[in-house]
Amino acid sequence: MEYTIKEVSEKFNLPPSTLRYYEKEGLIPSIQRGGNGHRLYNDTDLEWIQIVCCMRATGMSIDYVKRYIDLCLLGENTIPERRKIILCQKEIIENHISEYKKLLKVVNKKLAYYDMLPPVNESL
Amino acid sequence: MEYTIKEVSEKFNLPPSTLRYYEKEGLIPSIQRGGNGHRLYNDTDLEWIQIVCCMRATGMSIDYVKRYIDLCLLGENTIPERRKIILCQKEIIENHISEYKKLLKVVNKKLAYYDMLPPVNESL
DNA sequence: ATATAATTTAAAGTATACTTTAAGTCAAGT
DNA sequence: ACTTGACTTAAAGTATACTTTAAATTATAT
Repeated sequence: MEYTIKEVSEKFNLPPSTLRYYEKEGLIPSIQRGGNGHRLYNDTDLEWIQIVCCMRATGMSIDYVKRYIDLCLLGENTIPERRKIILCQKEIIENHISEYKKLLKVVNKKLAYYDMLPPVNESL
Repeated sequence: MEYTIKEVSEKFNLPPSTLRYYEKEGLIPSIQRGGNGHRLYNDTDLEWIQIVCCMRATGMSIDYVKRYIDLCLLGENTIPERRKIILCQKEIIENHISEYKKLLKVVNKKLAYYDMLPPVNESL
């Protein structure tokens, strides 16, 4: 299957400008073009984009995502290093989760406090 | 107790410039000054900073934190609105957590894939 | 055929959140 | 007395990640 930039844009909820930007920055390999010069994304491209989105969603910087992508393009020898990056990313996600759980406690405490207060007479 | 900007900076792991910036933006109420014009933070100030840090850590924008702080300064009547903000913040945190859990699955899958591969002969 | 919509590029612009700089004041140590 | 270090300010600078613009080409619909 092949997809236009707009279709991909809608699929990943990313504006076309961002897709072009990611490609320019080397986060997505160079996309094939139709006879008209328009980009034509294939299913492999979509998988790349999926990975990039996942990494970005964990807060990985563009530069760091690029480093990972570059390793992928360098072949099998880089697998141990790639594994390290993913392991490190896993830790980051786990830390995020435990940090957010802490924040949830703070927020719940705050809510409990507000709920404890007598209702405010809004008309006064 | 009173604290210098450096002490507060170390306590919250925020550079002094950021503390001044937060104050300038109205995220922290105006801090008292010693006879020399230097800031002197008290325990109430530290509590504010704690709340600001918590909100920032959940990804709340400076502007949005300011809105909450402003409501606090407006008195009791704003409690229902403040409660709404905190409730909304709670949802955001919960969404973050479930999003991160999804990402964790993706990462674990990736790791399982790497672990399945035969070890790379690094010398070749 | 012609208007509208989608794509292309490179380059400039924007938003957010700080950080750095420069120039000055103030207090403490030698 | 003088240097060092901590603090002050306003203003400019920086980093990151896009987004917008402008000018051109191509595709689609009437």
